[in-house]
Amino acid sequence: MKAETRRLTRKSDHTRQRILDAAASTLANRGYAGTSIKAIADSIDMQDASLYYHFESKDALVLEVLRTGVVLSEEAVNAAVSALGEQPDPIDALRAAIVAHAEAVLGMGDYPRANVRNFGQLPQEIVSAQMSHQRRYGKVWRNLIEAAMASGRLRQDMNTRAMRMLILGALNWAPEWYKPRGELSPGDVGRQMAAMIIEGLLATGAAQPVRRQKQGNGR
Amino acid sequence: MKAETRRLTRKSDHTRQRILDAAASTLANRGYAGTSIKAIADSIDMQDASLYYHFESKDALVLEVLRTGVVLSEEAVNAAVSALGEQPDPIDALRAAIVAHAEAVLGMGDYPRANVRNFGQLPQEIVSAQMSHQRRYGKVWRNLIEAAMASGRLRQDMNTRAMRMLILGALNWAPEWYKPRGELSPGDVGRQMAAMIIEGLLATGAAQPVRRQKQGNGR
DNA sequence: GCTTTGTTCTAGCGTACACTAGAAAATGTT
DNA sequence: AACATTTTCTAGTGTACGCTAGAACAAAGC
Repeated sequence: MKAETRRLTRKSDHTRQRILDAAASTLANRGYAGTSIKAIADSIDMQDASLYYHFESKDALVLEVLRTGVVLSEEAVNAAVSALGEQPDPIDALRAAIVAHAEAVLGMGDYPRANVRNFGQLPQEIVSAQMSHQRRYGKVWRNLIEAAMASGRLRQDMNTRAMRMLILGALNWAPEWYKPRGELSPGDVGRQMAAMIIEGLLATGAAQPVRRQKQGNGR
Repeated sequence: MKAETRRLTRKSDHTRQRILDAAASTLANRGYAGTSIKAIADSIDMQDASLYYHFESKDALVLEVLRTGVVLSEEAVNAAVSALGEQPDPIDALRAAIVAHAEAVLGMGDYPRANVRNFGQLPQEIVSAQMSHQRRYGKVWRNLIEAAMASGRLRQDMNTRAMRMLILGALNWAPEWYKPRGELSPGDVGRQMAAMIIEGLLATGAAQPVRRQKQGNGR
């Protein structure tokens, strides 16, 4: 049966999910070009050809993984900010967003990581197909930072784009060095990052220690 | 003639350099697995087989590109810090290092960029062959940050590893969004980043505007 | 001019890739 | 039990990869 025709969800959605998980894992660890259909199929004890029953091409599969990655991050950030109530302090909102993004990228499994680690190395066609989601998530951050800037609480001598990129760069790099077995939970890393980014590295009287918290379970 | 035997440098070193440049470019733009010998050869109007006269394997070529990338960054940072004199203020040294690394990664061509963008997606054998250079450069930063920390000028409630990773993450992400034709030079970006990282994003009376300077020529 | 040495070429090997065709096996449904 | 549907398999296609062998061309010394 053609994948196009199949609309009523069936038991095979479970297999589909296993394929997506395996694809996210190899994408996050080996990169786009280093990810082969055969490797994905092998890791879930399947023949590579069988995979084409569930996805019409490698790129379609990859795209769904990447899309999921952005969506997960976006939802995590939105939820964290919403949890602060109707009119949150813009700096509190920014801080919450930073922690949420760090937790997504470090603790929510391979999807957000696959996204971050393949950024800039994808074939043009995939990039453009993915653009709209990427842009929407970018807008979330643009709004957060511009709100904080407009409130006068952020320094006015930097442009907001540089600020946004500083934040996302520092956080998106975290998967390169973060060790899940270490002493810091993803949330701990997020809170440390937020403190350093917002208040700076310099010692001041105002700086307060960041509490370490118990680690939640990752996806 | 075997590459091993050839020790007296010849005219072909020019070709060798062109190959390295081409390899750095495709590595920076397409990633390790997306970089083929044929694509490199094509971009300099050569047959792929001819390339093996100059390099014994793809991995040997890639390794030399990556090594060059680290060395260029390291030299730039060391030079910038040394230029401050014998006993520089540790915060000034940190600031100078940040600017130098930004300039390397954004303005010194494809080598440092190739390094940064393939980090974490390389086959294990290449990673371990590259490890020693990476470690040495890491040590430069560790020393800078620990000196600043020991001076008491940095906040004592964060660990130095998180600080180092914040800095390098923010800077290494810059190639993903920086547009060379834009209004900011690599040095401008570096100075903005340094100011935000060191002093933080919050508005304070102490924050001073960062002067924009004329852009030097890249590599 | 001839030989030696250095550099690039043509041709091809074996392997891995994304993907297809169609047979076989499960899995319902009646 | 018989049938229809869904899922996975075996077997293969064409193409691109890294790399090798050895001929062809180029440059330099004598």
